Amino acid sequence: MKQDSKLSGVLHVLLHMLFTKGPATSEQLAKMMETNPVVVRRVMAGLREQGFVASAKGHGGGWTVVCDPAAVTLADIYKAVGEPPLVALGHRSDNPQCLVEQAVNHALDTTFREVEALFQAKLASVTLADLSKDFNRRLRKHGRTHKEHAHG
Amino acid sequence: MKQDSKLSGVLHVLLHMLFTKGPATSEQLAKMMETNPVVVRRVMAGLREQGFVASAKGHGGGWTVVCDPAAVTLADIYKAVGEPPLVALGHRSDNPQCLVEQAVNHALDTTFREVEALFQAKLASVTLADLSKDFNRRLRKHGRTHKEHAHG
DNA sequence: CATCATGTAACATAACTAGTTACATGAAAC
DNA sequence: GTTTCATGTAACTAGTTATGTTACATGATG
Repeated sequence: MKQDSKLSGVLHVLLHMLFTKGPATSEQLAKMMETNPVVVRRVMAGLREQGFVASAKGHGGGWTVVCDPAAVTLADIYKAVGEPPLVALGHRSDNPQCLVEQAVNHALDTTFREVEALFQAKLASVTLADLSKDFNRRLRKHGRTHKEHAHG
Repeated sequence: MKQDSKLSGVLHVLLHMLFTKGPATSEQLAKMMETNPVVVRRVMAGLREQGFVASAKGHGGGWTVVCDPAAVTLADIYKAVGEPPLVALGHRSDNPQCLVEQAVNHALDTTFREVEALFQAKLASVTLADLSKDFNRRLRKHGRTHKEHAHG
Protein backbone atom coordinates (compact mmCIF):
# COMPACT_ATOMS: atom_id res chain seq x y z
CA MET A 1 0.00 0.00 0.00
CA LYS A 2 1.16 3.46 -0.80
CA GLN A 3 1.70 5.60 2.26
CA ASP A 4 0.72 9.20 2.65
CA SER A 5 3.49 11.27 4.22
CA LYS A 6 1.93 14.72 4.16
CA LEU A 7 1.41 14.84 7.91
CA SER A 8 4.95 13.73 8.66
CA GLY A 9 6.41 16.11 6.10
CA VAL A 10 4.52 19.17 7.16
CA LEU A 11 5.27 18.61 10.84
CA HIS A 12 8.93 18.39 10.03
CA VAL A 13 8.78 21.70 8.23
CA LEU A 14 6.72 23.40 10.89
CA LEU A 15 9.14 22.45 13.63
CA HIS A 16 12.07 23.79 11.68
CA MET A 17 10.22 27.05 11.21
CA LEU A 18 9.66 27.33 14.95
CA PHE A 19 13.42 27.34 15.40
CA THR A 20 14.17 29.83 12.65
CA LYS A 21 13.65 33.57 12.57
CA GLY A 22 11.88 35.21 9.69
CA PRO A 23 10.04 33.74 6.73
CA ALA A 24 11.25 30.58 5.03
CA THR A 25 10.84 30.13 1.30
CA SER A 26 9.27 27.03 -0.24
CA GLU A 27 12.64 26.27 -1.74
CA GLN A 28 14.37 26.21 1.64
CA LEU A 29 11.64 24.08 3.13
CA ALA A 30 11.72 21.75 0.14
CA LYS A 31 15.38 21.08 0.78
CA MET A 32 14.61 20.09 4.35
CA MET A 33 11.84 17.77 3.26
CA GLU A 34 13.94 16.55 0.34
CA THR A 35 11.20 17.32 -2.09
CA ASN A 36 9.97 19.89 -4.56
CA PRO A 37 8.94 23.48 -3.71
CA VAL A 38 5.59 22.93 -5.37
CA VAL A 39 4.88 20.02 -3.08
CA VAL A 40 5.63 22.26 -0.13
CA ARG A 41 3.25 24.95 -1.34
CA ARG A 42 0.58 22.36 -1.93
CA VAL A 43 0.67 21.01 1.58
CA MET A 44 1.26 24.39 3.26
CA ALA A 45 -1.81 25.78 1.52
CA GLY A 46 -3.98 23.72 3.84
CA LEU A 47 -2.23 25.10 6.89
CA ARG A 48 -2.64 28.63 5.61
CA GLU A 49 -6.38 28.13 5.17
CA GLN A 50 -6.60 27.09 8.81
CA GLY A 51 -4.59 30.14 9.88
CA PHE A 52 -1.58 28.26 11.22
CA VAL A 53 0.90 29.80 8.79
CA ALA A 54 0.98 32.83 6.52
CA SER A 55 2.63 33.26 3.14
CA ALA A 56 4.07 36.35 1.51
CA LYS A 57 5.10 36.91 -2.08
CA GLY A 58 8.04 38.79 -3.46
CA HIS A 59 11.39 39.77 -1.99
CA GLY A 60 11.81 38.63 1.58
CA GLY A 61 8.63 36.62 1.25
CA GLY A 62 7.96 33.06 2.26
CA TRP A 63 6.20 31.17 5.03
CA THR A 64 5.75 32.17 8.66
CA VAL A 65 4.21 30.41 11.63
CA VAL A 66 1.40 32.58 12.95
CA CYS A 67 -0.13 30.30 15.57
CA ASP A 68 0.65 29.48 19.18
CA PRO A 69 2.48 26.14 19.09
CA ALA A 70 1.10 25.30 22.51
CA ALA A 71 -2.46 25.73 21.25
CA VAL A 72 -2.24 23.65 18.08
CA THR A 73 -2.36 19.87 18.22
CA LEU A 74 -1.33 17.28 15.69
CA ALA A 75 -5.04 16.62 15.15
CA ASP A 76 -5.37 20.21 13.90
CA ILE A 77 -2.49 19.72 11.49
CA TYR A 78 -3.88 16.39 10.33
CA LYS A 79 -7.15 18.09 9.55
CA ALA A 80 -5.36 20.94 7.78
CA VAL A 81 -3.58 18.56 5.39
CA GLY A 82 -6.94 17.12 4.39
CA GLU A 83 -7.25 14.17 6.77
CA PRO A 84 -5.81 11.56 4.44
CA PRO A 85 -7.37 8.21 5.38
CA LEU A 86 -5.57 6.46 8.21
CA VAL A 87 -6.79 2.96 7.46
CA ALA A 88 -5.54 1.17 4.37
CA LEU A 89 -8.06 -1.67 4.54
CA GLY A 90 -11.54 -1.65 3.09
CA HIS A 91 -14.09 -3.79 1.37
CA ARG A 92 -14.92 -4.49 -2.17
CA SER A 93 -18.50 -3.27 -2.08
CA ASP A 94 -20.17 -0.92 0.29
CA ASN A 95 -23.89 -1.41 0.62
CA PRO A 96 -23.91 -5.08 -0.30
CA GLN A 97 -27.09 -7.08 -0.85
CA CYS A 98 -25.48 -10.14 0.63
CA LEU A 99 -26.21 -10.52 4.34
CA VAL A 100 -22.93 -12.35 4.87
CA GLU A 101 -21.06 -9.38 3.53
CA GLN A 102 -23.14 -7.11 5.72
CA ALA A 103 -22.07 -9.07 8.77
CA VAL A 104 -18.42 -8.97 7.74
CA ASN A 105 -18.48 -5.29 6.84
CA HIS A 106 -20.15 -4.41 10.08
CA ALA A 107 -17.53 -6.19 12.17
CA LEU A 108 -14.66 -4.62 10.26
CA ASP A 109 -16.15 -1.15 10.04
CA THR A 110 -16.74 -1.07 13.76
CA THR A 111 -13.09 -1.89 14.32
CA PHE A 112 -11.94 0.69 11.79
CA ARG A 113 -13.97 3.37 13.48
CA GLU A 114 -12.51 2.53 16.86
CA VAL A 115 -9.04 2.63 15.41
CA GLU A 116 -9.64 6.02 13.86
CA ALA A 117 -11.08 7.37 17.08
CA LEU A 118 -7.98 6.31 18.98
CA PHE A 119 -5.79 7.89 16.33
CA GLN A 120 -7.61 11.21 16.55
CA ALA A 121 -7.46 11.15 20.33
CA LYS A 122 -3.73 10.51 20.32
CA LEU A 123 -3.09 13.28 17.81
CA ALA A 124 -5.19 15.65 19.85
CA SER A 125 -3.08 14.96 22.91
CA VAL A 126 0.14 16.28 21.38
CA THR A 127 0.80 19.96 20.61
CA LEU A 128 3.44 21.45 18.38
CA ALA A 129 5.05 22.77 21.55
CA ASP A 130 5.31 19.20 22.85
CA LEU A 131 7.14 18.15 19.72
CA SER A 132 9.36 21.17 20.04
CA LYS A 133 10.26 20.20 23.60
CA ASP A 134 11.05 16.68 22.53
CA PHE A 135 13.32 18.03 19.82
CA ASN A 136 15.16 20.14 22.37
CA ARG A 137 15.69 17.10 24.52
CA ARG A 138 17.27 15.29 21.61
CA LEU A 139 19.39 18.33 20.86
CA ARG A 140 20.80 18.45 24.37
CA LYS A 141 21.51 14.76 24.23
CA HIS A 142 23.63 15.39 21.16
CA GLY A 143 25.14 18.58 22.55
CA ARG A 144 24.38 20.66 19.50
CA THR A 145 22.41 23.72 18.53
CA HIS A 146 19.63 23.80 15.98
CA LYS A 147 21.76 25.77 13.57
CA GLU A 148 24.60 23.28 13.70
CA HIS A 149 22.48 20.31 12.86
CA ALA A 150 20.18 21.99 10.34
CA HIS A 151 19.88 20.65 6.80
CA GLY A 152 21.22 22.15 3.61
CA MET B 1 -5.10 5.71 -1.23
CA LYS B 2 -5.83 2.31 -2.60
CA GLN B 3 -7.49 0.05 -0.08
CA ASP B 4 -6.64 -3.56 0.47
CA SER B 5 -9.77 -5.73 0.59
CA LYS B 6 -8.25 -9.17 0.99
CA LEU B 7 -9.37 -9.53 4.59
CA SER B 8 -12.91 -8.45 3.84
CA GLY B 9 -13.09 -10.65 0.77
CA VAL B 10 -11.76 -13.80 2.33
CA LEU B 11 -14.03 -13.46 5.36
CA HIS B 12 -17.00 -13.17 3.08
CA VAL B 13 -16.03 -16.35 1.30
CA LEU B 14 -15.25 -18.25 4.49
CA LEU B 15 -18.62 -17.46 5.98
CA HIS B 16 -20.42 -18.64 2.89
CA MET B 17 -18.48 -21.88 3.04
CA LEU B 18 -19.55 -22.40 6.64
CA PHE B 19 -23.15 -22.42 5.43
CA THR B 20 -22.61 -24.72 2.48
CA LYS B 21 -22.04 -28.45 2.38
CA GLY B 22 -19.13 -29.92 0.47
CA PRO B 23 -16.23 -28.27 -1.34
CA ALA B 24 -16.69 -24.99 -3.19
CA THR B 25 -14.75 -24.28 -6.37
CA SER B 26 -12.75 -21.11 -6.90
CA GLU B 27 -15.20 -20.23 -9.63
CA GLN B 28 -18.20 -20.39 -7.31
CA LEU B 29 -16.40 -18.36 -4.67
CA ALA B 30 -15.27 -15.85 -7.26
CA LYS B 31 -18.89 -15.23 -8.20
CA MET B 32 -19.72 -14.48 -4.58
CA MET B 33 -16.80 -12.09 -4.25
CA GLU B 34 -17.51 -10.67 -7.69
CA THR B 35 -13.98 -11.28 -8.75
CA ASN B 36 -11.77 -13.69 -10.63
CA PRO B 37 -11.09 -17.33 -9.65
CA VAL B 38 -7.35 -16.67 -9.69
CA VAL B 39 -7.75 -13.92 -7.14
CA VAL B 40 -9.63 -16.36 -4.93
CA ARG B 41 -6.89 -18.97 -5.19
CA ARG B 42 -4.29 -16.35 -4.44
CA VAL B 43 -5.88 -15.25 -1.21
CA MET B 44 -7.03 -18.73 -0.17
CA ALA B 45 -3.49 -20.04 -0.53
CA GLY B 46 -2.56 -18.14 2.63
CA LEU B 47 -5.41 -19.74 4.55
CA ARG B 48 -4.41 -23.17 3.35
CA GLU B 49 -0.84 -22.67 4.57
CA GLN B 50 -2.22 -21.88 8.01
CA GLY B 51 -4.42 -24.97 7.92
CA PHE B 52 -7.76 -23.16 7.97
CA VAL B 53 -8.94 -24.52 4.63
CA ALA B 54 -7.97 -27.40 2.35
CA SER B 55 -8.01 -27.57 -1.44
CA ALA B 56 -8.53 -30.56 -3.72
CA LYS B 57 -7.94 -30.85 -7.43
CA GLY B 58 -10.01 -32.62 -10.04
CA HIS B 59 -13.64 -33.70 -10.17
CA GLY B 60 -15.53 -32.82 -7.02
CA GLY B 61 -12.56 -30.78 -5.88
CA GLY B 62 -12.49 -27.28 -4.46
CA TRP B 63 -12.12 -25.60 -1.09
CA THR B 64 -13.22 -26.85 2.31
CA VAL B 65 -13.12 -25.29 5.75
CA VAL B 66 -11.09 -27.58 8.01
CA CYS B 67 -10.89 -25.50 11.17
CA ASP B 68 -13.17 -24.91 14.12
CA PRO B 69 -14.87 -21.55 13.48
CA ALA B 70 -15.10 -20.96 17.21
CA ALA B 71 -11.35 -21.33 17.58
CA VAL B 72 -10.23 -19.05 14.77
CA THR B 73 -10.26 -15.28 15.20
CA LEU B 74 -10.17 -12.50 12.63
CA ALA B 75 -6.60 -11.87 13.77
CA ASP B 76 -5.67 -15.35 12.55
CA ILE B 77 -7.26 -14.67 9.18
CA TYR B 78 -5.58 -11.28 8.93
CA LYS B 79 -2.25 -12.95 9.50
CA ALA B 80 -3.06 -15.66 6.97
CA VAL B 81 -3.71 -13.13 4.22
CA GLY B 82 -0.27 -11.62 4.80
CA GLU B 83 -1.07 -8.87 7.30
CA PRO B 84 -1.45 -6.09 4.77
CA PRO B 85 -0.52 -2.83 6.50
CA LEU B 86 -3.40 -1.27 8.41
CA VAL B 87 -2.04 2.26 8.51
CA ALA B 88 -1.86 4.27 5.33
CA LEU B 89 0.31 7.03 6.77
CA GLY B 90 4.07 7.05 6.96
CA HIS B 91 7.07 9.28 6.69
CA ARG B 92 9.35 10.24 3.92
CA SER B 93 12.55 8.86 5.41
CA ASP B 94 13.08 6.31 8.10
CA ASN B 95 16.31 6.70 10.03
CA PRO B 96 16.67 10.43 9.41
CA GLN B 97 19.77 12.37 10.40
CA CYS B 98 17.67 15.37 11.26
CA LEU B 99 16.75 15.51 14.93
CA VAL B 100 13.54 17.36 14.12
CA GLU B 101 12.44 14.52 11.93
CA GLN B 102 13.40 12.06 14.63
CA ALA B 103 11.12 13.85 17.07
CA VAL B 104 8.26 13.90 14.58
CA ASN B 105 8.73 10.28 13.55
CA HIS B 106 8.87 9.17 17.13
CA ALA B 107 5.59 10.85 18.00
CA LEU B 108 3.82 9.47 14.95
CA ASP B 109 5.31 5.99 15.17
CA THR B 110 4.23 5.67 18.77
CA THR B 111 0.70 6.51 17.74
CA PHE B 112 0.77 4.13 14.80
CA ARG B 113 1.92 1.30 17.01
CA GLU B 114 -0.86 1.96 19.48
CA VAL B 115 -3.38 2.01 16.67
CA GLU B 116 -2.12 -1.28 15.30
CA ALA B 117 -2.15 -2.87 18.73
CA LEU B 118 -5.79 -1.88 19.17
CA PHE B 119 -6.62 -3.25 15.75
CA GLN B 120 -5.00 -6.59 16.50
CA ALA B 121 -6.75 -6.78 19.85
CA LYS B 122 -10.14 -6.11 18.28
CA LEU B 123 -9.58 -8.70 15.57
CA ALA B 124 -8.49 -11.22 18.15
CA SER B 125 -11.73 -10.71 20.07
CA VAL B 126 -13.95 -11.89 17.20
CA THR B 127 -14.12 -15.50 15.99
CA LEU B 128 -15.54 -16.82 12.74
CA ALA B 129 -18.33 -18.33 14.83
CA ASP B 130 -19.19 -14.85 16.13
CA LEU B 131 -19.52 -13.57 12.58
CA SER B 132 -21.61 -16.58 11.73
CA LYS B 133 -23.97 -15.85 14.62
CA ASP B 134 -24.28 -12.26 13.53
CA PHE B 135 -25.15 -13.40 10.04
CA ASN B 136 -27.86 -15.68 11.42
CA ARG B 137 -29.32 -12.77 13.34
CA ARG B 138 -29.54 -10.77 10.14
CA LEU B 139 -31.06 -13.72 8.36
CA ARG B 140 -33.84 -14.06 10.92
CA LYS B 141 -34.49 -10.37 10.73
CA HIS B 142 -35.10 -10.75 7.01
CA GLY B 143 -36.98 -14.05 7.44
CA ARG B 144 -34.97 -15.92 4.89
CA THR B 145 -32.70 -18.93 4.67
CA HIS B 146 -29.10 -18.86 3.55
CA LYS B 147 -29.96 -20.67 0.34
CA GLU B 148 -32.65 -18.16 -0.59
CA HIS B 149 -30.42 -15.16 -0.27
CA ALA B 150 -27.23 -16.69 -1.66
CA HIS B 151 -25.50 -15.13 -4.64
CA GLY B 152 -25.31 -16.46 -8.13
C1' DC C 1 10.60 47.38 -14.25
C1' DA C 2 13.46 43.55 -12.92
C1' DT C 3 13.60 40.10 -9.52
C1' DC C 4 11.83 37.05 -6.30
C1' DA C 5 8.38 34.22 -4.34
C1' DT C 6 3.86 32.28 -4.10
C1' DG C 7 -0.49 30.00 -6.61
C1' DT C 8 -2.03 26.57 -9.50
C1' DA C 9 -2.99 23.80 -13.41
C1' DA C 10 -1.42 20.08 -16.10
C1' DC C 11 1.26 16.36 -16.86
C1' DA C 12 4.81 12.57 -15.55
C1' DT C 13 6.36 8.96 -12.56
C1' DA C 14 6.35 5.23 -9.27
C1' DA C 15 4.22 1.91 -6.46
C1' DC C 16 0.63 -1.07 -5.52
C1' DT C 17 -3.95 -3.74 -5.67
C1' DA C 18 -6.72 -6.30 -8.31
C1' DG C 19 -7.95 -8.40 -12.69
C1' DT C 20 -6.72 -11.35 -16.59
C1' DT C 21 -4.47 -14.73 -19.60
C1' DA C 22 -1.98 -18.75 -20.23
C1' DC C 23 -0.35 -22.92 -19.16
C1' DA C 24 1.29 -26.68 -15.97
C1' DT C 25 -0.09 -30.21 -12.48
C1' DG C 26 -2.84 -33.58 -10.59
C1' DA C 27 -7.31 -36.11 -9.48
C1' DA C 28 -11.63 -38.25 -10.69
C1' DA C 29 -14.89 -40.15 -14.22
C1' DC C 30 -15.70 -42.75 -18.09
C1' DG D 1 -5.53 -44.26 -20.50
C1' DT D 2 -7.72 -40.33 -22.02
C1' DT D 3 -10.96 -36.76 -21.15
C1' DT D 4 -12.59 -33.49 -17.98
C1' DC D 5 -12.36 -30.72 -14.08
C1' DA D 6 -10.05 -28.06 -10.68
C1' DT D 7 -6.09 -26.11 -8.42
C1' DG D 8 -1.16 -23.68 -8.71
C1' DT D 9 1.42 -20.03 -10.56
C1' DA D 10 3.81 -16.97 -13.42
C1' DA D 11 3.40 -13.08 -16.30
C1' DC D 12 1.13 -9.36 -17.91
C1' DT D 13 -2.62 -5.50 -17.87
C1' DA D 14 -5.41 -1.98 -15.87
C1' DG D 15 -6.82 1.36 -12.62
C1' DT D 16 -5.72 4.22 -8.70
C1' DT D 17 -3.18 7.29 -5.94
C1' DA D 18 0.79 9.97 -3.88
C1' DT D 19 4.42 12.46 -5.21
C1' DG D 20 7.42 14.85 -8.43
C1' DT D 21 7.94 18.11 -12.27
C1' DT D 22 7.13 21.72 -15.73
C1' DA D 23 5.10 25.80 -17.01
C1' DC D 24 3.16 29.94 -16.45
C1' DA D 25 0.29 33.51 -13.97
C1' DT D 26 0.05 36.76 -9.96
C1' DG D 27 1.73 39.94 -6.89
C1' DA D 28 5.27 42.26 -3.75
C1' DT D 29 9.83 44.32 -3.02
C1' DG D 30 13.80 46.80 -4.25
